[in-house]
Amino acid sequence: MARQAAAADFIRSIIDQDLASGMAERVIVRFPPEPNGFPHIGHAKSSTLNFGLAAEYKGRCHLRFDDTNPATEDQRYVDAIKRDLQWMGFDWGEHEYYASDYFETLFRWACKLILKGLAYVDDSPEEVIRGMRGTVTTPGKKSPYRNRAPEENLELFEAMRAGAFADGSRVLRAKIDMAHPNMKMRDPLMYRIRHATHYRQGDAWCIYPFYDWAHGQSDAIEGVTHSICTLEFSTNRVLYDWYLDALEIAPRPYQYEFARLNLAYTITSKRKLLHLVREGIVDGWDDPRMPTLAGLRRRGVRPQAIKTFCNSIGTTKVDSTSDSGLLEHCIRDDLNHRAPRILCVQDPLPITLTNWPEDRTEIISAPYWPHDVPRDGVRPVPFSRELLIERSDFSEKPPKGFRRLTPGGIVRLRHAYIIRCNHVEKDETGKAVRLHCEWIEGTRSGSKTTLKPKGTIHWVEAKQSLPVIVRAYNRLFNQSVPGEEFLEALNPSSLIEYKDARIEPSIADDPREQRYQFTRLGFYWRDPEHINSDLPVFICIVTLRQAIHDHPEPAQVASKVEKPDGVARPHDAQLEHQSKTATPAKNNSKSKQRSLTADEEQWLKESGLSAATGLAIYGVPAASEFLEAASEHVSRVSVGNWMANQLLPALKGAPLSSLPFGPSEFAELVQLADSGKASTHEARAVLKLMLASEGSPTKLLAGVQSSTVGDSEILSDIVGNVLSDHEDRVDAYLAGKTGLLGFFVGQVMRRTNGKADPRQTKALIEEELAGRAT
RNA sequence: UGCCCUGUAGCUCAAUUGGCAGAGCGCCUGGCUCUGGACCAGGAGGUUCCAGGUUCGAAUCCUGGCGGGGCAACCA
Repeated sequence: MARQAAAADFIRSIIDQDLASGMAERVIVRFPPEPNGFPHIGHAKSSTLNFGLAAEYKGRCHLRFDDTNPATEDQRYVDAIKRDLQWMGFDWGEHEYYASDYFETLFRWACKLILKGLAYVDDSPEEVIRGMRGTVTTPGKKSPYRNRAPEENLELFEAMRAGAFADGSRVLRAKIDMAHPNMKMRDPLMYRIRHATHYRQGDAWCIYPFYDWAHGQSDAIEGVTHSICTLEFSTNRVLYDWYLDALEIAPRPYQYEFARLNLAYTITSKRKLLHLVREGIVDGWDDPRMPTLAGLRRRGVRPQAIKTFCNSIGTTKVDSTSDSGLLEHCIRDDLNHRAPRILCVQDPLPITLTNWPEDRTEIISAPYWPHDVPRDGVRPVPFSRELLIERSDFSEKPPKGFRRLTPGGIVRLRHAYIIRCNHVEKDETGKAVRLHCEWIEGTRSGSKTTLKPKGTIHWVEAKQSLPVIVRAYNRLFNQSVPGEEFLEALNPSSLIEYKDARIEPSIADDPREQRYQFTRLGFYWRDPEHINSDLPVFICIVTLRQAIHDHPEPAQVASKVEKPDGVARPHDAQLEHQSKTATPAKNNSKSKQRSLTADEEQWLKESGLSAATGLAIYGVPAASEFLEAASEHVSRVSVGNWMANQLLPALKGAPLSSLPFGPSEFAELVQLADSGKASTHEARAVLKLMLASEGSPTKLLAGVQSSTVGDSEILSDIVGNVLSDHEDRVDAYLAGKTGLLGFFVGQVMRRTNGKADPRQTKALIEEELAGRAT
C-alpha cells in the first residue's frame, strides 16, 4: 500500500532511467548515519526512502556508520541507531559497514592521489588555511606548500600517519583550484591529525579523513549505485565526483540530493537535540516530546505510522516544512482500528445520582469497539450512585454550541444512562465540587427512549475506578520554525500531568503494552519507562481530531506564548504564514528589467528583435553571424525566434559550428514555416530531423507531411469522434467554458500523433461546435 | 556579491513531458452515529512568484527579473 503511495519521485525516475539505459544493473543504496546522536524523524524520512528503494527495486540498502570523527562518536549511538532502525522494520542483512573499516584503503588511495600530483601536505596553521580560502565572492590564495614534490608529500603523509606531528600541525589537501567558484573545490582538506581514541579503531590511527574524502570512496568500496543525501550536500557533489574521477574508479556511484524533513514546531538538529538532553530540558533522548525515534516509540507511535507519514510527504528538492498535523493524522489512522475504546477521566468532577439506591451497583457490558470498527469484544464496567465525569464536560454558563452537561440539562453517559443535573455544589471560591444529578430510568444504552440529549460524555465509577497518572503533551516549541534561539521558543507547558485521573477497572487484566483510545480524548498507553509502577502512568500518544478536551496550558504562561489565546493542541499546529511566496513591487515591476549594456542595446536595435529573443542570441558565439546569414531571404525576426526558442535550446550549449547544416538550410526551414507550407509542429519535427541527419528541409518536410493527416475528410471524422467521445465537455463548452477548445484540439493532436494541422483542426472544431450550439 | 538548489491551494505533493490545473492533510456544510472521533456526501480555497517572448494552445519551452534555501568547520 505504502509502496504505491510512493509514486515516481525524481529519484525513482533517475533510477528507472539508469536501469533502462544499463547504467546500473541493480540498485544499491545506503543509509549513512554518523553515530553522534539518536536518530530522529528526519532520519526516518531518509531511511524510509533508502530502504524503501532497496525493497522496491529488489536491490539492497547498506547501513553504514559514517564514523570519521573520533571526537563526537560513540558505540552507544551505534547501538541506538541499530535498535531504532530495526524497530522501524528495516533489514540490512549482513550489510552493516563502518567508514572506519575503510581507513586503510582510504589511506592507500590518498597516497595514489599524492603520487598523481593531486594532493599535498600543507603545513599552514588552521587560521592561515581558513584565511587563504577566500570568500564566496573572492578567490582564495595558493598555499606556499602547494607545489611540494609528490615524493616529499608522500613522505610527510606517511610521517603524519606514523604520529610524527602534533594535532593540527599539518593536513593533507586535494590540489584542485583555489579560485574555484564552488568553495568546496578550493583545495579541500582530506586528512587532519587527531591523536584521539576512536571508539572502534582505538589508537590505530592519528590521522582521520574528512567527510568528502571518506564518503564517496566508501560508497565506491561498497558498490553503491545511487548515493542519496540531503540538499545541503549539493555543493559537495562536484567534489564527490572529482575524487572518484581522480581515482578512476569504475563503475562509480553518483550522488543525488533531496530535501531533508522539517517538521513544524519541532527541531531536527542533532546538535540542538543534544543540548536539550544535556541541559535536562527534556527527560533524555527518549522523552516523549522529542522527535527522536526513541521518543516517538516511547510515546506509543507505531513505526507503520511513521512510514506512512514519510511516504506521504514525498521526496523532492523543495526545502519545506511539513505540518505536524499530517504526522498526527497518520498516527490516528494507524491506531483507529487497533486501539480498543475505554473510559478514563483526566480531571474528575464527582457527581451523585440522587435517585440511585446507595447499595446498588450495575455491571454494564460495554463494547470495546464503536459501531464502525468491525471487531468484537466487551468488558464489564461498574455503574453506581457515585460517579466521576470530566470537569470540562460541565458548564454552568455554557457557551453557544456546548453539547455537554449544564444545570438542568441532560446528557448521555457513554454506554449507560441519561442523567439530568439538578444542583451544583460549590466551595467558598465558587468552584463546583459536586453535581447532584438524577438518573433517568429506562434510558440505558440500547433501549428506546424519546429523550434526545445533546451529547454523550465519558465517566467512571467513583470507588471502583483505578487511580492513574496521565501525561499529555503539547508541542515542545511555540514557534513553527524555532531557529537558532530555539531555547527561547520552548513551550513551558509542553508537559501536562493529570495526577488525579481515574480509569475504568477493566485495564487491570490487560497487557501493559496495550494501546487504548480513551473515549473522546485520544490514544494512550502506559509509559514504558514506568511500566511496573504501582500507580500506572499513561501517556497520550495523540489526541483525537478536534478533541474537546485539549490539554490546557496554565494561564500564567499565556503571555509567553506566541498566540496567547491559542491553546497549543497538536492538531491546530498550522504554520503561521511564512513570507515565502511574497513577491513585492508587483505594480511597478516594469522598472525591474535589467539595464542593458550599450552594446546590447545597440545590437538589439539593429537586429529589430524583441529583448527576450535578442538576449537569447546575443553573446552566443557566432550566433549573430548565423542570424545575419540566414536572414538574407527570410524575415530576421522569424529567424531570431526560431533560433532563440528552438535551435539554441536544442544545441544545449554545443557550438553552432557543430551543426550538420548551415544558415541557408536553416533559413529554408524558417521560410517553410513562415509561408505556411509547414505548420509549426511540422517545422519543429523537421528541425529535429535536421539536427539528427542530413537532408534539405524541403525534402525532410515531404517525409513528415507524407504521414500528416492532410485529408480534411479524415480530419473531420476524427474531430467528430473526439467530440462525441466527450459529450460532457461539449456541453460545458456550449455552456460557456470556451477554454475547452484547447482540450479538443489537444485530443485531436493526440489521436493523430501530432500530425493534424492545428489551425485547420481548430477551425473545424469551432465550426462543428457552432453547428451544435443551434 | 560568486556558485549550486528551488518557487503550483493554508500545508505536503501530482499534472501521461506543450493540450480540462488535481490529490492527501487542514478548513466549512450536510448525512450517519450513544465518541464534537471514525465513516459517507458536498463545498470553499489558484494571477501555477512576476514581466515579456515563442506557439493554434504554456505550470511545462526561451529571455529577464524577484523571492526562499545552501556553500567560506582541521563537523557530517
